[in-house]
Amino acid sequence: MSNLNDLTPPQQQAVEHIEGPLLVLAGPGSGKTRVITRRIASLIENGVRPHQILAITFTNKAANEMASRVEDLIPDRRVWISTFHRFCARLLRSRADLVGLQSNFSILDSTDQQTLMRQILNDLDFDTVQYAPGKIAAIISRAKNKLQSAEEFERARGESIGTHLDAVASQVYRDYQQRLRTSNAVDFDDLLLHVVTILSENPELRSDLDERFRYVLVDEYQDTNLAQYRIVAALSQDHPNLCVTGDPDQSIYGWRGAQIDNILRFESEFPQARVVRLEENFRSTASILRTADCLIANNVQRKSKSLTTSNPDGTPVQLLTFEDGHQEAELIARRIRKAFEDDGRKWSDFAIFYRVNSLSRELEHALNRQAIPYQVVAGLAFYERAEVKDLLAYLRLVNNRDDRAAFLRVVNKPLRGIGKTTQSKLNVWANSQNRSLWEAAVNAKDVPGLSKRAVGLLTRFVNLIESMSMADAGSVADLMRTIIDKIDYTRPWEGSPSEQDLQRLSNVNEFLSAAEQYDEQAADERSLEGFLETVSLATDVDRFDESAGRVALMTLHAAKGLEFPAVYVVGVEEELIPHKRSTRENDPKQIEEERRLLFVGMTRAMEELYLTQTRRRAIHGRMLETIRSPFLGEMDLVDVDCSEFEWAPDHAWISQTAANSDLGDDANSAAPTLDRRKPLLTTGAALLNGESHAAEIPAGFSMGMQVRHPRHGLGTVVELSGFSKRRTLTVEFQQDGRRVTYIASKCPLQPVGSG
DNA sequence: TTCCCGTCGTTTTTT
DNA sequence: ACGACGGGAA
Repeated sequence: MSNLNDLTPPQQQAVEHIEGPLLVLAGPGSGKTRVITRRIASLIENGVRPHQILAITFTNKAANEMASRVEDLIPDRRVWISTFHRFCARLLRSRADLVGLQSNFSILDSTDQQTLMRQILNDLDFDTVQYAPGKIAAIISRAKNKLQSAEEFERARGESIGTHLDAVASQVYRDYQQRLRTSNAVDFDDLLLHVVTILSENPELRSDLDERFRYVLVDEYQDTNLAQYRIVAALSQDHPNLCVTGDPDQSIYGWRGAQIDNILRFESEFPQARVVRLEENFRSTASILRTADCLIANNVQRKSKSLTTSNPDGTPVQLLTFEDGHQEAELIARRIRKAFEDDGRKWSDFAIFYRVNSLSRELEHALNRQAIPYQVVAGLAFYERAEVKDLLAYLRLVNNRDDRAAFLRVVNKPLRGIGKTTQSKLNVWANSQNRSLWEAAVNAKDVPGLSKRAVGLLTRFVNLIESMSMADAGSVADLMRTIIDKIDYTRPWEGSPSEQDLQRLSNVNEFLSAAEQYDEQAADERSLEGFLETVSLATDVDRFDESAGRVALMTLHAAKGLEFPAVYVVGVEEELIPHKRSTRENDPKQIEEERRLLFVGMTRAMEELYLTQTRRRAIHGRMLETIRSPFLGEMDLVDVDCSEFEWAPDHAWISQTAANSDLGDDANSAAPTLDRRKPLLTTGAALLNGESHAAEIPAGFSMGMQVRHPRHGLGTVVELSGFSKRRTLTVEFQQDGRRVTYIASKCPLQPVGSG
């Protein structure tokens, strides 16, 4: 029996609980993950078989972390730890037949989804401007989250007033599901929805699974939607050993169908449930915790709890006021640089959170000017890049011929004369026959109106895909190389000096190395299907690298679950926090979610927390006076007015190096702004590093990253070690496969692209 | 088939 | 300010 002395009494209670439902209400920083992993270990020590345990999280990142911590505690036990979607995907693959799918179904990403919506809207002769595919998709997604089928949605709509948009969505919903079915494809919502259907329509299967997963744990339970609730409940009927953990105060996905009620109602749902409250915070200083607690106390819809900590008071939470967004970004960057130089802070100690992604740009510019390395969580997703999507579409088509989105993406790429006219004829035939586009292509000679030439071209395409799938022998990377080869995909860009083409080649290479990585990791279980699943369920947040040694920039939503010594929450202004959209309908629920969002952001901070606001801010290009956020009045904050700051180079708290950078270019300029001219970047940072290409230095390097050397050309980072000045990296060059090791701060290597 | 230009709509997005 | 989409010209 393991020692529980390092846990607080409530933590021990949660860890030692074995049979029956358990609700763990865990405040921020209360050691929740620790409790969950220790409890899993404790279950196993008490004789529960590992495969009877199912732990569900929302993000891959959380799942991976939990898995590795469980592995540390009790090595080599196979506990199923997975995200909701991945769990459902697995389950669905094994019983796809029950909902009319084949086990090799494709998972559509949101881009594919919208493209499909657009096509349907066009086919139904709806204006895609007035009825934006994204909006229709959102309505349908909301319906699915409420477990409404197309028919049920239609019926529910008939009973209420319903907008025009709803009426269109209802029509589209039907066709959309129809096309998904003929494509042998599902969207993210369907993964959950189909599993709910399977569980409710097949009682024996349900009870088998209930029996098999005798101990179910769900993390971040406050973010579950109706479908997820149903799945969890279905697995916990005969063996209600259901443990859910979460914090109603951190529910920030209501707009996506999450039902905060699921956690609020848990006790009435399971009257025999034991409730454990983890209210002691081990993360933040007392000042930070007190301030956040004051804010959240203004919410009505919550389980009140008292957050405590024995951490020192620390510095008070400050409210920094700036003249505008430009000054805000610039001064935050300088403050971070100063803390790095004077207080021994690491870059990775800092995080900057904002409500909307558009605020990141100004911050990025400022960090660049200060030569501060940073990473933006989100931005253009790797898997959204055109080259990656193209190759992915070929892989998907090889895996599932009926995949409509994949077919359309590659049928004429590279150009092979199968244009719009041919495609639309295939489409008409496929829709009328309820067959897939692939089947239409295979039966091209039966499709009315196709020219002899078109039939020939389609046959060639069909043969091409068939020949690709012959090459599918396990290794995904090998298959991908075959595909690239067969279509001469990279030919047009090879040897081209243009930046864009280099970028394209590097995207292809990065994707290839992702496939190689998968091959290696999945070892003998590797399969095309497995790779595609991994890819389509991957997200940007998963790519956040805590060890990258950079300042982190992300939205407040993405910040959940993370912690940083020093945090800036920018743009705490009316219309931003709370966001305009949430105040419009005057719905207190929506305002409360905004308050929770700010609460989540604030409680990420361990030692220092700064909220910032501006007097004027440019929104969509227009400079507007800001209005004070009502949330600011709910907290005790130390006011610091930074708006008088002048850009004089000798200002007291500008660091020497940063000041130099101003002298370089801007000392004489009349306008009190630092512009984005290239020379400034080079000059300022050059002084910092005594080199002429300083703009290249700030960007950190990461494993697998594509870099370019002025003489050796393109290469891949294959090894990293050491920190800051002693950071070294090894690069394998493409042209000759040679490996060279460099000191990160003194090499002429330039990262290719933004990933 | 492709490319260029004008119009429009701009939250958050675990999967 | 900026990007995405759709229509029209080449």
